[in-house]
Amino acid sequence: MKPKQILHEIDLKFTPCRQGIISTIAESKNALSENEIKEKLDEKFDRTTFYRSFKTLLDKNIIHKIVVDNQVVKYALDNSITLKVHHAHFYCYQCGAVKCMDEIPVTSPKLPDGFYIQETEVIIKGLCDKCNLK
Amino acid sequence: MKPKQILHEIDLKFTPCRQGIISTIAESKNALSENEIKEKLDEKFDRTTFYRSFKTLLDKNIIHKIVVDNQVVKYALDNSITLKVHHAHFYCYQCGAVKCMDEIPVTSPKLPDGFYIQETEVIIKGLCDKCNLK
DNA sequence: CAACAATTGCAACAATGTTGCATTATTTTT
DNA sequence: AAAAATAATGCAACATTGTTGCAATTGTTG
Repeated sequence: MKPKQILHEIDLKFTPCRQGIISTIAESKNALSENEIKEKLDEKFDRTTFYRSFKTLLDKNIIHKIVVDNQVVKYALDNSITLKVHHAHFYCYQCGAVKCMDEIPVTSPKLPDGFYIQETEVIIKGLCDKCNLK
Repeated sequence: MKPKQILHEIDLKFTPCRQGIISTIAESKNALSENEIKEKLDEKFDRTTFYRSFKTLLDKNIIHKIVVDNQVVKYALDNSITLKVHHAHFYCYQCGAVKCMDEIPVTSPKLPDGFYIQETEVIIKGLCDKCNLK
């Protein structure tokens, strides 16, 4: 689905920043940071605009946010898989790439009585295929 | 083991900030943030001092750091369990508590060929027993 | 207790998160 | 097709965490 359609369906205005974010992320294999997206866009946007665009798209479940440790914040498109089941994320220590591991479903373990689980997040850290084989 | 012994064993000076961090964390059931620790200490320390103390203690594997999303950074003591196997962390959306789930061992899933796994992090989010039963 | 090495506090700066407000752009209505 | 309604943008400002350099201070050892 194209950015314009996506935005229309969820009652959001079709603005250049949103459009840029969606199409940049859609084209990328890995999750991207604000700066990585910024670099790939021709048009310049204020930091606040990015911030609010991300927030809106997150709220509407168009994208999801992955935070590794802190200071590493990346965004990826949601899709039928990521919406249905939680999935793991991989973080490469060397190149900093963050990849959604759609093929790895995440199941929540049993917790002690009384705990209510809403979400389970799995972040696998190490070396990605490219960095590992160098 | 007492803070002084711990610090001695790893060739660190016995300073009030390190001592305070270790004993505050040791007394707490949950992982604590810098501010939570700060509040519980009588003596005041500069932010930089906390920062460097945490760093040193992290390096020496006395404590470990848990980051939930961002902006939520907590510290917990390492112990024989946490050092041997990775363990899951629980984050309560309501009270913000972070708890080490020592009883839940974390195993890394199989990744595609070429990926090298160094660490697997599991964060379970929801309501803790106290908040859930209210 | 003197001497050395390590730690501390301060100043300064970077990155991300966050809000209010006036301006501008998109969408809807006439 | 232009005006009105609605929402997004850019800017300024500030909070929090992370980070480094440097001079002053403290802990440790002989």
